[in-house]
Parts: sequence; C-alpha cells; structure tokens
Amino acid sequence: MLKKRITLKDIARETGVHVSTVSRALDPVERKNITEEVANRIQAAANTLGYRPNRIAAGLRTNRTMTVGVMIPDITNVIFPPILRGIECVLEPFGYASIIVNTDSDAEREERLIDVLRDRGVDGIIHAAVLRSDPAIAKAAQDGLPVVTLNRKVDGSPIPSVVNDEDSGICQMLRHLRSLGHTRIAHIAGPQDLSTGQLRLTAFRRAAEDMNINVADDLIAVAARFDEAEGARCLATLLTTGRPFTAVLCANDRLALGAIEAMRERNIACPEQISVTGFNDMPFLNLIQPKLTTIRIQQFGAGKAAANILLRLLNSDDKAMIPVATVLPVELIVRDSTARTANGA
Amino acid sequence: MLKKRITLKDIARETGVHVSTVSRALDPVERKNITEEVANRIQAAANTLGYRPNRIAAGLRTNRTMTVGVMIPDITNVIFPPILRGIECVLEPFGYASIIVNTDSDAEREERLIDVLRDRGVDGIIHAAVLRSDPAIAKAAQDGLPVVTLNRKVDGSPIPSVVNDEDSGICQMLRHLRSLGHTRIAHIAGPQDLSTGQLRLTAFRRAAEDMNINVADDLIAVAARFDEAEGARCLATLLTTGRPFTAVLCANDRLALGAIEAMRERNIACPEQISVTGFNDMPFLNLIQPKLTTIRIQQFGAGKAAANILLRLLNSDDKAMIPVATVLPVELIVRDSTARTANGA
DNA sequence: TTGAAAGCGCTAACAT
DNA sequence: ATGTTAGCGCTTTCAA
Repeated sequence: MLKKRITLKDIARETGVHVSTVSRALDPVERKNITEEVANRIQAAANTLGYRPNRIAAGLRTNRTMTVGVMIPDITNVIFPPILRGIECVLEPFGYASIIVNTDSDAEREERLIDVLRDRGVDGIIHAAVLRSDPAIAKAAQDGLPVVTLNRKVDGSPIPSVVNDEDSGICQMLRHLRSLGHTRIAHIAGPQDLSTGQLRLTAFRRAAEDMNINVADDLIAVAARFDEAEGARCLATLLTTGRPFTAVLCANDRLALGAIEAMRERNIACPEQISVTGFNDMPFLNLIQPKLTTIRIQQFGAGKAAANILLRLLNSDDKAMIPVATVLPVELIVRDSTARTANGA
Repeated sequence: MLKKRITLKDIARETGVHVSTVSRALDPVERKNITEEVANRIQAAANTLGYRPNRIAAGLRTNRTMTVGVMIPDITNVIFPPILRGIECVLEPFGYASIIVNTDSDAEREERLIDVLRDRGVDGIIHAAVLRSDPAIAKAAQDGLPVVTLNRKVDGSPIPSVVNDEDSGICQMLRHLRSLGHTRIAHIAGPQDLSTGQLRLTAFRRAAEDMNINVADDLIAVAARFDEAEGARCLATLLTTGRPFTAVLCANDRLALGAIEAMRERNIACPEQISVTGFNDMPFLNLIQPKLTTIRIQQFGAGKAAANILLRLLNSDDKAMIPVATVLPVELIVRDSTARTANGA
C-alpha cells in the first residue's frame, strides 16, 4: 500500500498552527507575512516530516499544473531528442515538467493527443508536429491555451512560431551547388502540407530563378513524407522522367539518405555522378558515408527558443511584445556528398 | 484568458440531474446503474457542450493520476527513443501518459527528479537509469510506489526488473570471436556501478574461463561512462600496457565506436588488425563504417515488457505472481568489424 | 500576523 | 435509480 503522504494538515497539527498558516510559511512569496519564528518552526517540521507539496491539489486550486505538453511526430526521429533537451533546459529551472507525445504524423491521433494533454491540464503546448492547416491546435489556441509551434508553423495563424531560416538555407545550398558548376539541379521536396516542405520548395524555385537556373517541373519530385523511402521513390521518379541532372537538393536529410540509397542500387555514384544535399544536419550524419552536405539547423537552440516563448506566454508578460515568429539562423555544412561537375553537363 | 472548461456541474444544470448522476453516466463502469434514457441524455449534453473530464480533479479524489514517470539517462542516446515508444505503446491504450525525465547519469539529479515525479503524483515509475546501489528509488519503492527498472537492476533489490540476457550475449560474442581464431581478446568493460557494466564483465570472465581463454588483468579496461570518449580512452590504455590482442569485446556499442575511432587515429585497421564488437545494436549502427558486429537487444520490446510489469503492479493483480526479474533474449549480429585472425597470433 | 471558511472538479459512501 | 454529503490537499479571500 502506498504510504500516506505528509500534508499541510499534518504539519499544522504538529506545529499547532492553522493549515493556511503552514501554506503561507511554505510559500516563498507569502512567507514574509509570517512571524520569522513561526515560519522557521513550520519549515523545520516540514523538513523532518519529509513534506512534499502535492502539485495535483495545488493545480486543482490554482488552475496551473506546472506541466506543459510537447508534441512531436516521432521521438525515434533523431532530430527531436536534442530539441526536447533544449525545451527541458529552460523549462525545468522554472519548475515545469513536460508530457511528450508522438503524433506519428497522423492528424486524427494528433487531435486526440491534444485532448489528452488538455485533460491533464497542461499549462501550454509546444507543438513540433503541426500541419499547415491544423484546426485542432488552432481551436486550442483560440480557447486561450498558450501554444508555440516549433520548426513548423500554421498558415496564417496568430500562434507564435519558432522556425529555421529555410529561405537562407535553401539559397546557400543552391549557391554552393552552382559554385561547383551544377546547373541542372533537381529538388526532392518535402510534404506540402508541412510548412517546412512548402517553404523549402518555394525558396528553391525563387532562388533558382534568381540565379538564372532553369527548373523544369520534371526536376521536382514531391515526397509524401520526410523519410528515406520517399527519398528513394522520388529519386527513382526523377530518373525515369529522363531529364538529366547533376545534383539533387533534398528538402531534408532523410530524403537525401533515401535518394543516395536509391542511387547506390542503380550504381550511380554520389557525388561523382550526382551530388546530393540534405537539410537539418541530424545527429550521426557525419558518421554515415558519403558524409552528407547539408544545412545545419539549431536543434537544441530551437527547443530553448520555443520554451522561452512559451514561458512568456504563460506569464502573459505584455502579450503584444511576444514575437509571433522567431526565425533561427542556419549554416551550410559542406561534406562529401557534393562535388564539382565533371564537365558542364 | 483561458476559456472556462465545461464541468460536470454544467452538464448537471443542463440536464436537470445531480452532478453525481452525471459522473456515473459518464463512467463506463457505473453507467449500467443508470436509466438508459437518462444516461443517453447526459451523454448527449456532454457531447454538445464539449465536456472533457478534468483528470487533475479526478486524480486528487482517486489518488490516481493515470500518469507514470519514466527515467532515462539521456534522451539523445539513440537507444532510448525506441524503448520509450515501447512503453507508450502499452500504456497509452490504458489511458496513461508519461512524464519523461533525463538523469544525465547524475545521482543527485536523479534523486531530485524522483521527487519531481512524486510531487506530480505519478502512479508509478519506469526507471531505465538506475544504479546498482540506488537508495533514492529504493526508498520510493519502499514507500509503496510501483517501480520497474529497465535494462538495469538494483543489487539485491525486490524491485522488479526487465533486463537483457547479458550472459548469453557476451557468451555468444566470445564464441563468435573464438570461432574466428581469436584467443587474445581484450574487454572494454562498462561502468561498474551499473548492473549492465558489472554483469557483462562478470560474464566475460566466466565465459573466457569456460573457453580456456586466458584473460590477463591488463586486457581489461573499465570505462567510467558508456560513451565514445571512454571507449577511446580505454583502447589507448589497452594498447599502452603492451600485451598484444587481436580482438576487443566492448560492453556496448558506443564504447566500441570510440575504440574504433581511437584505432583509426593510430592507423590500426578494424577488422584487419583488431576485431571490435559492441553490444545493444543501437539504431544507425548499420550505416556506420565499419559496420559493427554486436549483440542486438530488444529495445521496443524491453519498453513494452517493463510497461506491462508496471501495469500489473498498478492493478496489484496478486503481487506475488509478478515476476521480479524478466530476462529478454538477445541475438548475435555479425557484421564487418570482426574478421578471422591472419595467423594464430 | 493568523484563523476560519470556501471551493477548485471530481468520486464514492451513504441515504432515499 | 438517483440525490445528498463529504472530502481529496491545496490556495485564497475575508475576518479577527
């Protein structure tokens, strides 16, 4: 049987004061309104009895659970653990714990999980699995629940977001490829229902135009998911259309990994025949051959940034001053999957 | 401002019955004691009003939060995400959510986090970061809090554990090395304050003896942590002692990866000059060169198993019938980091 | 400065 | 079958 917990009432009985006095003595803010000596006596009793505040009870009363929900697509995707550590790193010192849930990129499941989190009375949600059109989280935010989206954003929504500079990333990458002599460049785009997929594709088109690189429609393949299988499928599609290319810029690392795998199966050498690039710089990438040229996004940093925004939302420090969008800088990481074109082909 | 939530009281007012009747009608178990028609009316009202149960309030009353704590060393260690999915996979269908915390292998932090979890009224804890001697969690278990340890166990403790068959794993690996002609085999052992480190070292010594392999003390290096840096350090130590070896069996994959890296720096080829083996078969291992020969443990499966034990603990189904130790089978995975010895050296 | 009392939303024992 | 009542442990207004 679970040993009975020490409550304020126990301390009150022990010290001969009223439970509300105990509550005050143990509250760092209220403590100043209590006689020094009494407060000390209460504190001492609390310590010896091994008192631990019951946050459930406090939460019921104050309507704050000091718990936040964190939604991600899938924790086994290595990009997310560092993000979670970033979140924890800022939230924990303030006494917050987080409940992490995996949506598996399933909108129905996501909606259910939002309810799960709300039922548990989370004070706010950090959402790293949001869709461009996401009525479920929009409704939650509408109801007044503090929400921050991470890595992704909801189209035309007032929900604050922390994202990476997709535009600059794609632009830097395209410039890098062109500097190696590539002019026939394909793009494996991400899912278009995600802001990342859509923004990177748009950025690709715009940057290509700026650089006078002609991008035929059949040099663009759109992945249904950000995974290796889709990367492989898209590369196959690009090859079968027949239009030649010497480089393929992928919307993220996993697509790139899948593309390279598909090339390997067809005895197409990377980077000798086709250069391939990624996006994210996920952990372990530098250990996998060929080492992928990619855009490094801030993982830990993005988690911290989102948590900081949420913190401000929670303490509603003049809402109007909270940025609705925070864009984090990215960095080009050149490795071995990109090379100079043999000829101008 | 947070929109006011619909409560039982609201539904009671709406339907003209007492709040306790509403509570019963909405409880799948109690519902049968309510007139069909009334129950339906209540259910309908709950739906239209968008009622969501307040688990905080229920938890305060029932002393069950339907929340469990999960303690791991560090979520960025790729071995843990699959374990977490395994846990989620069995707990979620029963309505449990989990709060995941990272101990960073710091005993003090671990103790604090146990308090954090208890303050939040978790119904139980799955502990994958436990030390062989771990007074903090022992005390929690003593107090009646359901606890299961995962991957690791506490020495001589009644706390149920789910672990891998370390003994068989080490034995299979040693047999594999010997079958390749290796007789001078070193061991990079894990931290001895962890059951995994200790059991694997013990297993190594015993298995070597059984196979008449002589293991001098200076062929054993003990790592302070299960990480790459320690693997590298230990390999350097082994090399400097001067006693020759043709293979090194490492207590886990990260130590092995570190050892291989240290060899690379010294231009020692793996597996041509020295074979190296790991343990765990962590994700991505098959993408890293040289592909590591290792022992595959069940990651997802271990999470599921631990969650199942916890579930039984929570429902105290004849405690005496709950296994105090569950040992999961392991599997030898032969890849490219082990090779036949050139001569009998 | 301290005590009394109410109540957060829910469940459950008891009464009808 | 339903209503009444009490109370989980805490915070917070109001009174003294």
